[in-house]
Amino acid sequence: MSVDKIILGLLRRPATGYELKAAFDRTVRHFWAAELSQIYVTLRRLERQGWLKVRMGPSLKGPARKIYGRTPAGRAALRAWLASEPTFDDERYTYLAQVFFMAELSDWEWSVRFIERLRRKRADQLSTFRQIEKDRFGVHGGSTDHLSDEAFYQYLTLRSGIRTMTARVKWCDEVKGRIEQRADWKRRRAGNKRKD
Amino acid sequence: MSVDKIILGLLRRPATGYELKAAFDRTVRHFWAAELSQIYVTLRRLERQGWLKVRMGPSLKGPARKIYGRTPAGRAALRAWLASEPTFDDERYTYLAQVFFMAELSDWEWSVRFIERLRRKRADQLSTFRQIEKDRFGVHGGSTDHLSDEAFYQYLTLRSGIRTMTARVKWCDEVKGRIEQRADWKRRRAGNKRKD
DNA sequence: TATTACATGTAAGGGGTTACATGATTTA
DNA sequence: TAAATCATGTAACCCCTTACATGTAATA
Repeated sequence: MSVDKIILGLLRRPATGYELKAAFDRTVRHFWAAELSQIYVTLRRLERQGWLKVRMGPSLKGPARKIYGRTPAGRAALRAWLASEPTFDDERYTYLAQVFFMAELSDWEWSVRFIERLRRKRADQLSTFRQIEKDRFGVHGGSTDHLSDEAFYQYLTLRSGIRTMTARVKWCDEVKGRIEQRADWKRRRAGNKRKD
Repeated sequence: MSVDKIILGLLRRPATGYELKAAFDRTVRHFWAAELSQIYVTLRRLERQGWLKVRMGPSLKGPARKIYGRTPAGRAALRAWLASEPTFDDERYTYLAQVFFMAELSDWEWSVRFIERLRRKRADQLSTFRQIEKDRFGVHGGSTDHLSDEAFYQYLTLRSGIRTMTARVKWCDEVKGRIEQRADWKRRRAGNKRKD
């Protein structure tokens, strides 16, 4: 259960569930999303399991805050996970399934528009990543000497996002070209046939 | 529910659940996996829903085969989905979470070994994809004129796999370089401090 | 005055996996 | 004789999302 380990990882300093949600969105969201409800449920489970301990704290508005911190057992579990083999999840891409069966529509114009929307989305995500690279990590030329070890590893995962997103944008360009070329070719062939 | 649409898409010609499992593994697995148990449950649901119809068929070994085919309503549902906006799922990568928190171990050697294993896995997947490009699609130089429209779109999704996998292998190389460089730099700095 | 931010939770349900049950035929 | 292939299914469970419930304080 990776969400367990991510929560343990984020709790290098104690925090509340609410704060953890913000941390998810600020830091790991590009490869792992979590909803508040899931975070609260997981925190209680990890506490019962002995990986987290709670202490109550006051809040300015709303109910009392439950501040969670790692226990030694929690830290050990995190370290064991980090020292274990890299884990691969199987990936699911709905839009690729749509492309896969797109011949069913026999509509080249729609295919092109579909890819254009895909490209717009991916290009947006890419520019968000590039912005984070500058703003949060202050990396422009490529040097990472100014980063702490923590920030260094975090930056590496952002580089993954940047590289795969770049590949996806290029894929959209390749695919758009291929579809347009094929549509053209089909149209010309249809025209020739009419002349025969 | 994308698995519904993928099953509808694969059922251009009627097939049994067992055959569909093989089709998943042969064709869409690189972006969508499904287990037999899930396929059987889904087929029954789609039938009750009126998107599929069944007829029984004999089998050489084992129980009678249930051969599923699309109804007009099923075909319409598939086409409506293909004509709708591209759908994006949020992605989860456990191994990136491991990298993200890797500083916790302060062990540069392990980090390098971790990335090497990642790279091996990704390089394997990439070469599998390249093999399929040659074997199933017969694409060597890049031309796709010999493919049917169906095969053409299927090929495009494989191109996505090839491009993102290539990006991931390159990311591994970048990361390995960065880690080694940083480890070196830290070691030298530690050495200098001892001399001071 | 309405919305947003803070703060914690429960409940229902969707989508998926793993394990189990059954059983015939072919192949090693 | 054991394992793989063909063939269909059920049940338990896991992970996660959406919707709901509750309530205060600051802000627009």
